[in-house]
Amino acid sequence: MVSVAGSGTGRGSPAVTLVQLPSGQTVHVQGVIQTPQPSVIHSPQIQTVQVATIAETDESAETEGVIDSHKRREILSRRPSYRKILNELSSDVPGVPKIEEEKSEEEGTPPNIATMAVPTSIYQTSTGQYIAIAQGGTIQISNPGSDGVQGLQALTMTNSGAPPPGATIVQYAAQSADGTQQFFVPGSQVVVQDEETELAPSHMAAATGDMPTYQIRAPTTALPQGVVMAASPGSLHSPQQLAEEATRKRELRLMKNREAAKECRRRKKEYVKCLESRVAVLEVQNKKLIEELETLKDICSPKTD
DNA sequence: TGTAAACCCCGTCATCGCTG
DNA sequence: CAGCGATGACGGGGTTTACA
Repeated sequence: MVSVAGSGTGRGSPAVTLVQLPSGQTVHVQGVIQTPQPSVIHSPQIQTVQVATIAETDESAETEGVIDSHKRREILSRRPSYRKILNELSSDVPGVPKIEEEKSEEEGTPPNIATMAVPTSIYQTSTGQYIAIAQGGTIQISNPGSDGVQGLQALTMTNSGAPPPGATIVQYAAQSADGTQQFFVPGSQVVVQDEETELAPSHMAAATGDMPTYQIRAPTTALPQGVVMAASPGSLHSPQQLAEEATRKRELRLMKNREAAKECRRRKKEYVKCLESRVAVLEVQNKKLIEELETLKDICSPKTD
């Protein structure tokens, strides 16, 4: 349950109350009486509206398949997004934090990367390390297991400008035959994970602890297994190339959706946390209002003993 | 200690809604 | 209207927990 500590209630001035949530989280509650607030629990009415709108606009919805689709939609119709709900909440209540439209670097993302320049791409290697490629070609490699900036390495590529036509595009890391990890970056270069740290070239940041080191090389021979390289659209002719392009697009879409799902779940957790905090706050408010009501009752109708 | 249930996390698919 | 991001749903795999 929720425990309340340090509640110094004074009439007229808003008192700060610490609310201890079941999860151990502490919430600061300021003031008892606030303006009426919308319920944090959204009824499923919105879903009905959505379905009705769809049914109205679709005039050719007579076939069974479409009807089935509508039924399914009715079942699966979704609530408004967490971000919208939370932002609506936060616009009404100053205490509720907003989920930012762009990156909110609170949790879920690699902590090491969050402190650096905003990367344009973040990739995760098969060993769980993160590689962020920022604007201007800076490569940041971080180990999620290490904390702080200890696990962070920054690399700067010398010729990291716009890739030439038909150049390679980063797809994902892969394990090469010799056990090292390779990472392809724009400009037909390869970031290769060394097995021995002493082999790190001078243009790389020094490896710390047991962090692996990486080299930027020109791609040598054949691509490692599993790496799909992008070709310029104009060079696609054969069905095999078309198939490869389709596969590449699919891999890219899956990768993006994977990241989107992670981010979505992070936001959902944040949203649930926010709702829990709000419940705790409202419970405290409710309790205080009841107490206040009892006090007023006592004042207005004193007992005659 | 084995096992089933509950729970959590993740990847993928389908779909919606927005935007250029 | 195509492309893309967001998100609900689903299923698989790992972990935890209660119980015989």
